[in-house]
Amino acid sequence: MTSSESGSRVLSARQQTAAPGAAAGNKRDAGAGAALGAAARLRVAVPSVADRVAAELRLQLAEGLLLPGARLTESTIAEDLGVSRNTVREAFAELAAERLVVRHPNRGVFVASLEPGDIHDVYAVRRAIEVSAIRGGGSPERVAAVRAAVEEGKAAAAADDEEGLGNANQHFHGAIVALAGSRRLDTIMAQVLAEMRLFFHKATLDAHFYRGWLADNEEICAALEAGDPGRAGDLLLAYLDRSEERQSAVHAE
Amino acid sequence: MTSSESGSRVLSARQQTAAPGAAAGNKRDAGAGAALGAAARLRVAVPSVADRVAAELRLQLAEGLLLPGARLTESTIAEDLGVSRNTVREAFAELAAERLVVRHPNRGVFVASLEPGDIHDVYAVRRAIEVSAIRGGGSPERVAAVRAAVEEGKAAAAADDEEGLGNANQHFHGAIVALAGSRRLDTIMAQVLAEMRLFFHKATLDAHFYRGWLADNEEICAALEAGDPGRAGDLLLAYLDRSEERQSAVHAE
DNA sequence: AAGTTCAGATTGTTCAACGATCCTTCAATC
DNA sequence: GATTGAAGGATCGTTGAACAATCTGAACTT
Repeated sequence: MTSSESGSRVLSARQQTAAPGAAAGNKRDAGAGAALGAAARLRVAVPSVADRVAAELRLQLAEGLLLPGARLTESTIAEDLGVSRNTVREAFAELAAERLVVRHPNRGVFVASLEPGDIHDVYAVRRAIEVSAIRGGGSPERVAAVRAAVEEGKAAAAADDEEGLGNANQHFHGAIVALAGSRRLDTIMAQVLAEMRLFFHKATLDAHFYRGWLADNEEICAALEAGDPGRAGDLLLAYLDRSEERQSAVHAE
Repeated sequence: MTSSESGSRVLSARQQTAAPGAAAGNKRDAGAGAALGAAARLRVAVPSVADRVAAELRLQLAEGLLLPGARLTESTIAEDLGVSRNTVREAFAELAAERLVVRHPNRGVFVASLEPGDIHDVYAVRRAIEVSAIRGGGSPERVAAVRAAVEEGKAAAAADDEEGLGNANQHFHGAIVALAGSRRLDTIMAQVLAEMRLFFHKATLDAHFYRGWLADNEEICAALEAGDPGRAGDLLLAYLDRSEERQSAVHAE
């Protein structure tokens, strides 16, 4: 079946950016070492097929359609998505670099599954990055982004939207890292959050714990707004310690 | 190109940099559908061809044979190394995930080159990770590893070995991050160090600056051994600030 | 000299194939 | 009956070739 019409047309739209008049007169990069702007690269960023495959798999991983330990067969995914095996393979390389899947030579790729030390490991990264970012303070608009995430969480709580609560919490911590204004820290944090989303997807925590998050976030944000990043950092550190303990307990059962 | 002789034996058994992940004693995979043997992970893994290609390129990048901005043509490398284009492509994906090369759609891959904000960005990551790790103290044997790196630097200084000095300094900072005992932090640090090695390879700093490093490292290590990680963290932070300033100045010219 | 067209080169993607490796099944042996 | 060992099948790793899409550079026109 050469996928005349495959049931799941996941890769549908070919997003062709026409880029009308915006083609700026870029200069020649004149050999090696020229700072050919990545800015220009960001404008015409057309995601390759492999990138779209990776994005699709990432989505399925985040939504819990693919559980940890599940096997991903190259040929199956290639057929399902209507792309070639080589392309799927490239997407796998991308996901493996993000630790979302692991490759077993000659056996295949599997959705990453949590090992005993991983919880502490992930929290070690979060402690390092988040606390460092929050202690540096941040511009008013970035603090405002943190505030926005807090309010998003409150709204989700009022609406009893459990998924919205989880998202809001991730936005909150993402906004904290964004305080530092570092692209690299942002991507590291995004990867860690993706890992956590994968691992703890169905680790349904009770509502009581969610309320705890909300109060913590509010207090941290308040300290930040009050111009006391040191205190905000201490609060955040305490929160992360508690959160790790909680997750360890939930996962140890 | 730099390869004068184009023998297909280029892929020799070089140093393999893969982190095998020595986590043992895992119990059962909670809720996973497929049985995922941990024993398979402990098996001696022969690096794939793509991994060897990536390792070879990484080596050439670290040694400065490939300068930032240089273009890497798929077909050329495939021929030089005696592998197929697809394999080279997979190696590129690996290196791109490590930020050592950048892909320009339909134009090719280029050795990553430093942009204005990148220096601050890299140092933001280092500040977060290194300071967090050193503030947590560390087991005696890990502190001993830091000490060993300090002594390695002294020995290189005594021998006027400039390259050895640089290596020792990287070992020193790597050992500091290793204090935290986190696999993820270690790999992040390794990537950052690889980036710096790439960017600042020919930024030959004068001997005076090297001496400054040595004194700093000694002082930081001493504070650590004296059981005062807080002070060690402050010293390290000050050092990183100075180092960033220095690198910015060198690169701004 | 400036703008347009066109051919060449390189990438992106697909396809088909082969050997290598692993898992499973099943028979043979002790 | 349990362990060993040999097919059998499935999947991966890698290759080589092919084609379309895109970019580059130079010739050509105005």
